Amino acid sequence: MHTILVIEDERDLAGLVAFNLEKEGYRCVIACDGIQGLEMARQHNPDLILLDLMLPGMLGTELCKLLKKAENTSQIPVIMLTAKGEEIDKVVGFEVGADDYVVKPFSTRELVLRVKAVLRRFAVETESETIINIGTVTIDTSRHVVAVKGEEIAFTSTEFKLLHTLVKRWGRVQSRDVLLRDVWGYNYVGDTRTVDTHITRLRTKMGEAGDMIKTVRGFGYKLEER
Amino acid sequence: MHTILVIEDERDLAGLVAFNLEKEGYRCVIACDGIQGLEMARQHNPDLILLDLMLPGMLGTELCKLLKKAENTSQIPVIMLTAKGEEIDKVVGFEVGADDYVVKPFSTRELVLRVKAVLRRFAVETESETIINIGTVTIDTSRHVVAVKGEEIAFTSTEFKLLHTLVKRWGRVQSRDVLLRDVWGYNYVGDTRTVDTHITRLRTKMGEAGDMIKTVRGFGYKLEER
DNA sequence: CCCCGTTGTCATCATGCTGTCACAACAGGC
DNA sequence: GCCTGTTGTGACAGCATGATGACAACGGGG
Repeated sequence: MHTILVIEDERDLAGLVAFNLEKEGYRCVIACDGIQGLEMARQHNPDLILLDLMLPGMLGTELCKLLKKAENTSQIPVIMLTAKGEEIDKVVGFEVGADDYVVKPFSTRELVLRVKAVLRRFAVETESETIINIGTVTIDTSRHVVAVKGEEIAFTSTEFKLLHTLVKRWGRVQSRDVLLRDVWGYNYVGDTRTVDTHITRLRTKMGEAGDMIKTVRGFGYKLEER
Repeated sequence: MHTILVIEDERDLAGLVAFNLEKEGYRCVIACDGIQGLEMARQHNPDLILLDLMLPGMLGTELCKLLKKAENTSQIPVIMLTAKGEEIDKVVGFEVGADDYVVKPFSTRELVLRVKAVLRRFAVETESETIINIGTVTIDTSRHVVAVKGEEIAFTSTEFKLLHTLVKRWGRVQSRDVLLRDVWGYNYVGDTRTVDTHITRLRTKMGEAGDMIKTVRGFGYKLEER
């Protein structure tokens, strides 16, 4: 049973949404403004958040950024409810960090399908634990911490995302294009060689465990257990 | 080799898109209006369709619905090209049925990445197998690893692609021309004898399993189970 | 407003992959 | 057995690719 937090100031709409989601077997919690939303996100630890872009008191985008920044809420997927014409690009992009969006007015059918899709996507990504162990390397996505041989290592956010992507798919080769897309985002325009530099930084910081990152010439990189 | 149908009335844009996709190794077919597009989709059976939302004569959305309804085109993924502000929600939603969209103006990088992502998504659904076993030889494309009798062997990128092509079509003779096209790319200009050299390298590295690669005098090479 | 950590880009260097060639080996037809 | 066209193979030079360090732009925090 998944819990969904609905942050939406129009009570009628919030109620309608909750009603339909509950009909599909989800548990729903409703918050009517940003502050309350943030609090409930922390308290209830929902599996997904439906967030209205226009909220009294706090912009939905700001709230989303906050959620994605805070340690204990950052891994919760967020679906934005936007009115037509609002800057959708930014919302789903890296700037705000929402995982999907639905444009108002939406059919309940569409909303439910989106919710299912996002939950499925996240189930795959977070399958197994939030702590992954490959050889001497341990990565804890929820605490945002990496350790090699028990020794904690400080990574920057880009480095962490890159390493996380490699760890999630360890053994499998990831091309530079794939890494750019999954770490830097779809809209990233720039040199694919940027990946090289960051791989170097990872290797350096990881010390002797650095050679677990293998270069596959002509294809990309992969992480291998030793 | 994937074939992509580009349905776009602005010939300049269509040409540019095709140019960039072909640079990435895709084959492109261009249609300049809806009717032609529908016909070419049926004829060429492309692996993916890039469809402009605004077309003279027939709306892109209508065309997309038609494609998704017809039996022999319904399984072809469609990426919509939309101008900002057009109703993206409907397009990718369930009403129209497109599989993804790109907002104009787009960078070629983004387009190519979207195309790759969609094709990969569809490929996963259709083939699934990344590990192939022929006799004592195992090839794992996702991990980019080849093993003979359980022993891992390091192959260079060209060698790997060549072996993969042979393994994929084991038992069937592949002419040098076909191998050149599928491994080196269809626009490769050079000596067909290059293939010979690489076959030799494969045989050497594979050890006693090397004689699974048979020379078919006057035709080409094939891989045989022993 | 300044400082410092982060990040993308670039130039340079090292590496080893790759295509070509020359010649040897070979198969098959006569 | 000889001849011819085809294939095998080792050597090698050129070059594509990746590693790396320097650096400037940027941005957040104090």
